[in-house]
Amino acid sequence: MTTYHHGDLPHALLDAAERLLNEHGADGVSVRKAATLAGVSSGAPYRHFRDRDALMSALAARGHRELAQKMQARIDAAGANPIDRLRAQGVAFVLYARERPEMFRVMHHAPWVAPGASPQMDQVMSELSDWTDRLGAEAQGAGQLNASALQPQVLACRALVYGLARLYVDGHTDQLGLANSDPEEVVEAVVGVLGDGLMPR
Amino acid sequence: MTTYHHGDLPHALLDAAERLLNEHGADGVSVRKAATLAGVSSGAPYRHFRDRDALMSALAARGHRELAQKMQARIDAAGANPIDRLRAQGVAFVLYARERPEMFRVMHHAPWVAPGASPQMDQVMSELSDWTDRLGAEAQGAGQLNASALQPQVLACRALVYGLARLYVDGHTDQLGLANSDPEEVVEAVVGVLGDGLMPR
DNA sequence: AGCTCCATGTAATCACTGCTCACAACAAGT
DNA sequence: ACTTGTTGTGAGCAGTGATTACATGGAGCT
Repeated sequence: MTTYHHGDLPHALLDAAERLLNEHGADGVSVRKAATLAGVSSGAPYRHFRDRDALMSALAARGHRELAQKMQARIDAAGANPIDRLRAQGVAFVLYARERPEMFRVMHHAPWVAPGASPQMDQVMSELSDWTDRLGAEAQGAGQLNASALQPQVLACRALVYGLARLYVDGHTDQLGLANSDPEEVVEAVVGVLGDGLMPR
Repeated sequence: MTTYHHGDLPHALLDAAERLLNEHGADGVSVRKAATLAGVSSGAPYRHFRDRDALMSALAARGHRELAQKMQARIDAAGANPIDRLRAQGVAFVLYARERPEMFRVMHHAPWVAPGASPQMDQVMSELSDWTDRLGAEAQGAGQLNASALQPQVLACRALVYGLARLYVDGHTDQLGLANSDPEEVVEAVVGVLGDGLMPR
């Protein structure tokens, strides 16, 4: 009694694609398999997604929403101190990379994140842009950061957190000896290094 | 007058693959195209590479050798100060990522770097392991780093440099406003933040 | 109601890919 | 000269992204 028309095929396709992603990696996500999983013929997805890249891009948009929610939750639980809140965001970011490495990769693969890759991605990116602006203003307004030459410091924060996340995602954990350590502690320690500096004072 | 047997097909295939990589990205590297470029039939590559992953892995091994050479050159030019030498290594790393983003991606894609992915990769990784050990001992022996709790500091260095490189490779340069800035200066500034710490002293 | 319109799904099809296999060509050792 | 083992060939299989002509049926108009 399944209707000829599906009802919400885009949503179903994204569900299928996400499942394939988690089970077989990004290369394991094919338009055909997603269509089959959604119970639909091989050509149907192209009514809703221009090509495979657009599907992957919409999937990445989903991931970015999920990540933003998790970061927001952890920020809210971190109290009022802006530094604590920033650190909480970093921890949430790295933890997400560890929990969902395949999704993380998709979320940062240029062709799927670039403006215009998919309407979903464009919308999410505009949402997130507002969100980060708000967070940035909050941290800067608190005046706990060295105001002079803020640029390199912001960049260093981003690079450190992003780099740690990618070290996990790209499988550099073994050679760094952090395979079995608690990621939360690792992030805290590493961010602490950023705060205090590398050299003895 | 071309002989039936090629002479050094593995080398020719890697040349072709590298060219395809730089021109069309990792997804544009196909065994067939590489074979065609090398002037050989579609099945020939499989005499030398178990599958496409093995070819990509050998390509990644090439990249790692090239990167190590560039880093060594820049380290040598940096003088005797261990901190300067470490910073030079970081700069070279990020510069390489900017110059050859596609190769950089291949070089850090887990399935192509994992032990056993290809004999070439295994050999390069053992070479590099010795190399980094030597560098590490040199820096530590100089005693310019805070010896207590060295682990998080080493990790922070790696994460910062790797993260900065990937920010470039993954196309995050626009939203960070470092599209037009000189990467060398950026790296120096960011690494400086790591040295001095985030908070005013 | 009956009708048309058109977004949505179908099935066939094309070009391309990774990979395998039976076979051919050659180089080297006996 | 004969054999042996490595290397390259060409056909072919299954799976992929993508397009096309066609089928379906829901929404809205008269």
